[in-house]
Amino acid sequence: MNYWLMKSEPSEVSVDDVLASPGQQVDWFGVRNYQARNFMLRDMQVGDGVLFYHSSCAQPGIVGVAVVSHLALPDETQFDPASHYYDPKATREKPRWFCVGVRVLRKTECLSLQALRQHPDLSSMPLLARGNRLSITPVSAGQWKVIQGLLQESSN
DNA sequence: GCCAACGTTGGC
DNA sequence: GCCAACGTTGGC
Repeated sequence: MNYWLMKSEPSEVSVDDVLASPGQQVDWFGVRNYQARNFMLRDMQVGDGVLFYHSSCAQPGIVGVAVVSHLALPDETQFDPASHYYDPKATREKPRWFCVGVRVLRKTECLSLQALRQHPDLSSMPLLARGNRLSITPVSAGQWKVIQGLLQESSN
């Protein structure tokens, strides 16, 4: 069982959007970075824990707890010429991009990037590394535990 | 809107 | 395979 942090721009897909979706589930379309793709394709398993993170917004931070709900499948947007995520080099026979399913279990108070940076036990999170841009990063069991504690505190 | 950091592309 | 140019991410 592994843990992950997944970034989404709330203007595109917010945690509320996912909660309003059938099954509170979303296919994690639009990833166009090989490292993030490979996490989905090779490493993510159904049931893995996911921290749902809002990026490129007024208050970036963790806003929900989720799980991986299905293994990686071809990302349909790569085949759609009308999509922002269209990839002319991808074919149905040889898809390039994949997406796992993510089911939101609960929305939380926003645990801000600033708060995460202030916590000494989280300083080694890839999310917090200088210059990090990866939209999917691994979270250690220890980090997961610390963050669950922080999310619990802020909900009281 | 700025810009640091990083990824990708393509000429050579 | 190098690397300059360019594009993107994402916090501020």
